[in-house]
Amino acid sequence: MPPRGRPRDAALDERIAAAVVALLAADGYEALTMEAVAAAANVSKPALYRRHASKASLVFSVVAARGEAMAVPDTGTVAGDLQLALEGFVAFLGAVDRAAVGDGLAQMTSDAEFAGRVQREVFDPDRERMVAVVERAVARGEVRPDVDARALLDDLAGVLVYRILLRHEVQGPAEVAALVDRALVGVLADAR
Amino acid sequence: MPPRGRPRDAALDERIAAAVVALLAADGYEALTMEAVAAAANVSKPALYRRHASKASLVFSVVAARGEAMAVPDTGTVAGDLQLALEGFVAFLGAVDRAAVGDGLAQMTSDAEFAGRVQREVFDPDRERMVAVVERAVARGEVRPDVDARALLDDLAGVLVYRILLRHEVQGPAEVAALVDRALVGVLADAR
DNA sequence: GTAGATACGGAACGCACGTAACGTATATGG
DNA sequence: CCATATACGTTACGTGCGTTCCGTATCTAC
Repeated sequence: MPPRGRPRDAALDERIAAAVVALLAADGYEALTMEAVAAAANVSKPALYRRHASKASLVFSVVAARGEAMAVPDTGTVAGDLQLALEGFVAFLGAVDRAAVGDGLAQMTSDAEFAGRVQREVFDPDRERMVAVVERAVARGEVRPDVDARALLDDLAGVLVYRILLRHEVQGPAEVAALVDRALVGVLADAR
Repeated sequence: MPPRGRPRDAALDERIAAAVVALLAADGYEALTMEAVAAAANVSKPALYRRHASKASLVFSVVAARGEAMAVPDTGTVAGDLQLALEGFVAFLGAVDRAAVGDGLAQMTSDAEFAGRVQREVFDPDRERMVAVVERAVARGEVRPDVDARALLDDLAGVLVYRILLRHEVQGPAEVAALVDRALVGVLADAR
């Protein structure tokens, strides 16, 4: 049963996405107003809000759709893989528009539905990729088989979000390495 | 050299704080508008903004000033102390107004100065109290003396913020215990 | 082909944060 | 006493998010 009524115009979605990307690149999140998006996309505001419930949701949808998947590292050791992946995460958090991310955090905190979308579309897929990395390490006997990979990875991601976004700490390779060390003790097979 | 010009009226600060507390308790952060605060406190908006640069800052200042210091646990073991402290933290994060916290996170993310205030006035003092707890454990030989207590505590706090506020996960005693376990491996003296 | 449902654009609105302009009040320093 | 600096209240404003109303357009179902 196809949906009733007049269907949405897919061309509008494309124009909206293009407008968001262009305006975001030009002047950043602060200067990105919903009216500016509507104007640049030649779209009415109601049409915009029919597709995206909030500014945070609009930007997330567009950016998440264009964002390429994370690179899955394979250095030969869990420590190396985690170091690489987390340095990429740190670089990402450091490069991103803080006003945009701040707005996103606020929305996630107070809007469980939006938070669920972010999880399903970004957090969880990336985490599963890293779960595979950990399981590889288990397979080659480097990591104890009873490891809770998802908990371990959330521990790592969570503290980096906290340190970088909330505490404004710079996390260089050394800090990441120390973090990985703390996380891997008790998980490596040889360390007992 | 006393400050030039007419001094601020301290009575206004008190009335503002009282108004924020009352309105917040009555209808929550969403319903708390700056105009409502000004009206309830019998204060003009400019007077309000002379004291507090933003709504988030206003609420933080008032709440932080009234918030009582955390209870420092002393169960006899680090694991027990951490469990108790973190369960208190979890309860706090679970009980707090999510719209208010979300706004606070956004402000912290994009405003380093505000983030610094929150750190100095809340995060760091509480962390130092827990550092003392860890150092007590070191003193009685329970914890290795080369432990980085602050890093350890930030690891714990960070992941709880991430899980509770951003992932909307319920963290019960079991989850907290598992988290404490992961953090303490490699730190306890007898575990080598 | 007609009815019902939904989309579109245009325009206006409500709301709330944060500022600005103005006159008045209260402090310090000479 | 007078100049200067800051606070206070009133009022009005600018900006931007999100909504609503309305007339028109485009689908499906019967």
